[in-house]
Amino acid sequence: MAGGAGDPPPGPLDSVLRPVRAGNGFEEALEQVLQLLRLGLVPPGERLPSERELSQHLRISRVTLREVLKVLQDQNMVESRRGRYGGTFVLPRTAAPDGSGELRRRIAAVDVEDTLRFREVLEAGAAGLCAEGLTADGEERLRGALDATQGARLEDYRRQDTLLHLTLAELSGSRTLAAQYAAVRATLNELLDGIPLLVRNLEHSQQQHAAVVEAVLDRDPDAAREMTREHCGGTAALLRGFLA
Amino acid sequence: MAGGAGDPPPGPLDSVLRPVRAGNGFEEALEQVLQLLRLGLVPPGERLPSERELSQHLRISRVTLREVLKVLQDQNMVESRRGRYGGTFVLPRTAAPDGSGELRRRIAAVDVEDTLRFREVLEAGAAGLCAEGLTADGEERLRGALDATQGARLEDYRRQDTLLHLTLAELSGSRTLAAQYAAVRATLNELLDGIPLLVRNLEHSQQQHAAVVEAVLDRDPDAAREMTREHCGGTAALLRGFLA
DNA sequence: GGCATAAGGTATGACAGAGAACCATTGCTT
DNA sequence: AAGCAATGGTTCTCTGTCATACCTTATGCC
Repeated sequence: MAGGAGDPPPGPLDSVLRPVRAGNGFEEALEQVLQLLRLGLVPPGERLPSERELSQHLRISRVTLREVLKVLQDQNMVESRRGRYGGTFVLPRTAAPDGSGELRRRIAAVDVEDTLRFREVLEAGAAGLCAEGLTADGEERLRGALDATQGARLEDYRRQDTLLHLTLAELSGSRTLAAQYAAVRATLNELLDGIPLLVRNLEHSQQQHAAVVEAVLDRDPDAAREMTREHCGGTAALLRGFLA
Repeated sequence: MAGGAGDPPPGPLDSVLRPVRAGNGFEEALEQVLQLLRLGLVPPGERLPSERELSQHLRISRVTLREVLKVLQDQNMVESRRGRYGGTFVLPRTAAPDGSGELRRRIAAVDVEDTLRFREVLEAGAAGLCAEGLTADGEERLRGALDATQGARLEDYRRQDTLLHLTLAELSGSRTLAAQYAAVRATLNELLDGIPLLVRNLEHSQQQHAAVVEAVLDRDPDAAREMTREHCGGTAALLRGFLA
């Protein structure tokens, strides 16, 4: 009878036995460069790191990286200029980026519920950790990021918002957490691009941002987590409403 | 003046620009199969999925997978038997697995603080999510997993403990969360293997397990998160003490 | 004007890994 | 006893990726 565990447990195994490399290998690189753009870490008009730098960071050959950039050029998302002080520059978002349908299909494949839940967990956890052990340097960065969102114009709001949350994730003291948050946030931004940006929600968001940062600065982990969960809940409700 | 953002922000970029493929590619596969063993998803004496199945799940060629298994055979961690009803079988842990030093060096490379923090965040988040939306089926699985830890003998405790937590992660409703937890838990188990298993801690652990499960079954997310954080804190303190 | 420099653009050879086919061994079934 | 089926063991070829070197273009500096 083999202890009643004859058949391999179907559930838990799948958590581990996920594909080692999601796709062509070059697709993974594409994913990461797309994150760079979606997170707004390199804003429109700015230059990406040089091909040689990028390929080193991503640990792929320059040839493969160029394949990736080629795709983005074809999508009119970046532009390459030669010569000294040239480089690969981020173009402003075109009105209809769903032209090719290539990136459109990706969204459909996203498990929205998974994304929203995972995001809330990471974000609340990060806020809690920040509130527990924030350095003086961290305080300053946090305040700076919050101020930037307060002063942001409408078209730059998403970007500043992202940067604020990314800052919190980094200050959590867990590199893994920060990296995972970056990934999930990129997905989230992609989803958010599909729904309107309402000024009312934006103002509400801003109040919540202030409350979260205040709780962190007060070194109150419970409040920080609670505020963050509320904040995430708002976004989640909005998205569920529009995508349902 | 370029908006004062002339130099690429050094912090946030690193969250995204991490290497696309960590190592030889076959190393990633080795990592995952090791997870299978460290998590106790396939207990000693049991059979791993066949080479053909495993390679498909991991999306690597069978040849590469066999390289991985070869390493594990050399480490006396698994044993292969040919013929029908043959396969690759997990061997009981040998007393001194640190003989080669190969796996020993990996531990030194682990960022313990990162692991502990990330673990707490995921675990508390998972417990909270479970408490919010648990199905009848989930209740049953959870109770089953808890019972298994209660009745476990000392040498099987780590395994049952892992399975309980893994069950919670899966019931969170976020596949990504479950996968990430599996990864971090494998690292944690590796660390835990380096310190003694104290009966006193074990009993304490059991009480906390019961409390967490009770909170989840009561649909009390706050209590579930709080209990879980306490539970994780205990392990963390223990590890920090022994490894400091 | 000419040169140095930093960036993108191109070409080539070596190798790791994928995929498929086939062999060898074992135990159950007939 | 014979055959079948499922598994590990082996070998082959072919594609994708890497590493490297070199070419081309644009800008600043002398």
